[in-house]
Amino acid sequence: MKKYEPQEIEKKWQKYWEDNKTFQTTESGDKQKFYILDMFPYPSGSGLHVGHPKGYIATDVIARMKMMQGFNVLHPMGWDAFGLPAENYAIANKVHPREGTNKNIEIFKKQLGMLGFTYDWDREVNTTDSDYYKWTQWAFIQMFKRGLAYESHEPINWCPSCKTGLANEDLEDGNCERCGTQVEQKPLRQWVLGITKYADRLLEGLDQLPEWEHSIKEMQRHWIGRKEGINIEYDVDNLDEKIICFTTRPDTNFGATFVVVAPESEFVKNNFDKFFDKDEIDKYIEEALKKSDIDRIAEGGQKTGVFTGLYATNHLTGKKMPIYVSDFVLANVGTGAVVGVPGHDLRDFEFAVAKDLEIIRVVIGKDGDASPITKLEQVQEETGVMINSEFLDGMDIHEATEKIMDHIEKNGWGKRVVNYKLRDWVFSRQRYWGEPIPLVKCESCANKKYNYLFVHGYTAQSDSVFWPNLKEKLEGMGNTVCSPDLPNTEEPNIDAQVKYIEDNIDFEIDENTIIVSHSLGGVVTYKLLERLKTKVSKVLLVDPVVTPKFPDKKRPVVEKSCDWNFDWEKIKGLSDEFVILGDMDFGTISENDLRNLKEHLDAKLYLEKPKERHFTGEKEVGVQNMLANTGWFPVPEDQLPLELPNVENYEPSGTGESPLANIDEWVNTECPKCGGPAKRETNTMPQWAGSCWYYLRYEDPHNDKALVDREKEKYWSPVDLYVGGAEHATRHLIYARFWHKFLYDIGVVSNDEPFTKLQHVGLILAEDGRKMSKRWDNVVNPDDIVGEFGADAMRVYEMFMGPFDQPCAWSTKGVVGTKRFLDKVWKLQEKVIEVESENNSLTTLVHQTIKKVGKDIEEMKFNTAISTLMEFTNTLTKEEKISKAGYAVLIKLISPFAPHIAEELWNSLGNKESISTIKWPKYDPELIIDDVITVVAQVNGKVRDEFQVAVDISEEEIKKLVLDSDKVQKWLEGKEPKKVIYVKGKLVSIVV
RNA sequence: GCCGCGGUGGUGGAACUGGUAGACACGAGGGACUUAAAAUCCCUUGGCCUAUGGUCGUGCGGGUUCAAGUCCCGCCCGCGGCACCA
Repeated sequence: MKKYEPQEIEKKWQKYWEDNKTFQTTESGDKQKFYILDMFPYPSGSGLHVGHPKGYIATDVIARMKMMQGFNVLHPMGWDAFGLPAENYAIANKVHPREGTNKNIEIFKKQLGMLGFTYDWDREVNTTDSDYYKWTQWAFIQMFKRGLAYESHEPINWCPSCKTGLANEDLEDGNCERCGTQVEQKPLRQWVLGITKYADRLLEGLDQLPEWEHSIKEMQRHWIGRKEGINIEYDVDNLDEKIICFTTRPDTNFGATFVVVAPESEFVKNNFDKFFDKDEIDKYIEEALKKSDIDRIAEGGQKTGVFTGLYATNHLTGKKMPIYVSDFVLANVGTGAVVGVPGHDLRDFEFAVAKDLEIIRVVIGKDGDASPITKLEQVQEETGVMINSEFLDGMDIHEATEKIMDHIEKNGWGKRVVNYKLRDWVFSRQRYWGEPIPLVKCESCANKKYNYLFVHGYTAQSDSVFWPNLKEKLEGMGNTVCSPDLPNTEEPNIDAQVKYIEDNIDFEIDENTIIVSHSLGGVVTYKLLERLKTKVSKVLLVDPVVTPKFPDKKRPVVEKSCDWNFDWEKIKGLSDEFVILGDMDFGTISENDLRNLKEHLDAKLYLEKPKERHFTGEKEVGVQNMLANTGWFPVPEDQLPLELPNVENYEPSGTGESPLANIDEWVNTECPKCGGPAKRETNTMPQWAGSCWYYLRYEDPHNDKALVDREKEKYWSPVDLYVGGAEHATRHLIYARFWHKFLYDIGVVSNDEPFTKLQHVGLILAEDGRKMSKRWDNVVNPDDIVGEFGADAMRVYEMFMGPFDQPCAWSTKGVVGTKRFLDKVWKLQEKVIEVESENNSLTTLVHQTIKKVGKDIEEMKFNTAISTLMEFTNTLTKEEKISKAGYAVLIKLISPFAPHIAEELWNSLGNKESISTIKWPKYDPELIIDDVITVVAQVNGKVRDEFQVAVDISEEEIKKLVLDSDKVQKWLEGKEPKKVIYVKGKLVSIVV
């Protein structure tokens, strides 16, 4: 027998798999699919350490088992390669970030290759390839078109060292997550993604994910931070403006004694001249704004603030509540103003003590005093005055809260609202190495005013349900809006309605006109256009009627409203831009009608889920967004990808402009709308952009017509198992779910959630218990481990070291142990003889092992799967001779963990095919039952004897056996047993 | 402060829906082979005691049960997340 030389056989089999394309994946109808995904790495300059591959090994083990079980497995790998380190390296060394990135990818790929993974490298993706980011840009444009990507000038987190704006998710304790520098609040022009519009769906979706880890779902719930409460409006003495305070505890409002506003709040800005001591307040605000959030928190409970001289009135008690400015109130939380209830809130209490304000505890709840108990309760009792809360007395908190909210709303003092901790996603970075944001700004288009003609639908009236909010908005921006009240809405006559419009419109319909029509107004619009001579600028058809065939079979009179013959060719010529916005539930207008109309008019069709069915809500965001005229236009889709240009200097400017702003010939371009001069957006996307949808690209990596082919997407999605670090719980995993839901809404993907099962991998720590890091000089390089013990030993060790999801310290000694195990397995080949069946006891063990190993891998309990294999191996080692069949089972079961040695041993047994193509062994449920079992005898709960008995022994027999035993008799001490309990196949418990 | 997870030998860790606590492995000790070492193989390995037996023992204190690492109540400690969030 040859010696086990892992380095030799591992290279051999890796080459075999590559040459034979063993792991190439294709869509195949006859097998069930299984999509197993790793979080793709950022290819850093320092290469892999021994901790990185743990998750990849786990997915590879499962992938290999699933392949053998007959699944069509997709197990891909790629590179999340945009980001700061490559850019910083580029700045320091004056090379293109592309060069460093490619070099790092090469190193990573080589290191991963050493470990024998089943990746199909034909499906490799790289977020920095323009073929890839073309679709990142495309998805962004779809969001932009639906108003989900918008421009903002709000103050955001700014890292002075990285010189870029950051999202809330990019902070760690108020510091830049990348470099640790304390962030500042800085007003900056930026692009923001409206993730908060998806907050509720992101929250509710978690309930549909039973196979996600509890802890990660909890983290996401907290991050989204949904809070139901009420905005209470208080009158302020000598002021026209009301002050609005958000609270989740209006039930304590009888105890409200003051109001506090944030220094940077709108209220302060608007009413500063009415304040009492302006100098002092001005000084306080200046000081407060200088402090970072960290400074504020560091001061802890030390409350400071200044009185504005103004008073608000508590509706419930008539009490005059002084209004203060204090930095413990944050402008971007709630309404930026807080009503102080010092009897029931610790912060309010501290403020009241600091400013010597009145403290009242109210009577609610079962004990008449159920509000939060604080450390300062004692003090409160001493200083506080108890009052009752009238109609709330005796109710529990929940009931009282509902009652008081009803009361406040009924009196018009406020409105229920939902607030989220989640903020919209700050999506622009003032850096070079990222996807260019594919937008163009045209100043002359931005300044253009239009004449809007609104054409409402069946039974509607222009001044009732027909988007009054939109009319106001457009007029506010300097446009003209004409919204004629069409006659005979109950029994409409389209021709008469067209005539009515022509007679009553107060402007000429020409190239400055935008027609917006809803429902049956669409039909009126087609007829109106048929009669026109000049083109209009744009026609927006919102869930328009096309034929009188309604999926809900309502509106019979509509059929008689016109002849339903349209000259589509003519109509099409009367505007260069037709846009259809459809309700994707197709409750009123059928999908067929909408798609036909799109064809007739060569229109753009957008499908959405509106707030109310058929877009009948007062504020239809989708409609509003389609009409917003900001002068920003997306780069036309046929011009994508918008490639990242080369620059001389990658250095961020620090002014809020990216290095791209210096390339005049790139920045200056043509307006896609009017053809005039325009400028490109120069910000780039954050590193997290590319990872929001990469798992879809693996399904169809080379498609240049679509982000992903619909059929391939339907075949592979959703991801069955997703494995990666828990640090992505509130960033990548929220972002990706958000993008996925959006892509679902626009019909790109077929499921609402991307990942069916999510499992986080526990970190591998260094031998000293700290994180592996260059800084501590405790990094273990996989190349060394593979060189000394082989990839198989390392794979087995990482799966054996402990529960998969738990952090665990590395131990090179432990690898010695798994190498010994593989040596034993290797040596067993000497004992193999050509017989078909085992002796009885071994057969049972074989089947038990098959069952246990398969189940454990399925449940990701790799450590116990391996210990089971070790026990099996140890038993075989003690045998004189072992059967070929039994040994084959061992090799098959080991092959997911140690694929190289398995291939080699499989091959030396005389097999020609790769073991990965062989069927996973099946166990026989009849054969896993032992003939002989051990039954334990307990006296008063203590084990006193044990018996080897036949498995089918009857209860009477075993009880007799136990009671007759000398040892048991000794412990009974002659007493009569009170009770004898038999647990089948386990024990007999005697109570004396 | 709030939320979540965890605490078992010298170490990493096993233990199904309550049923023999410590599987498997590392380390340690002893032995075999060897001139010697490495490698390999065998034995021992939770504590204590009067040792073929007994007794204690799964962070601490109570409880439920014939029986608790596992369930309940009250604490302590560690890790992770969130945090002047109204």
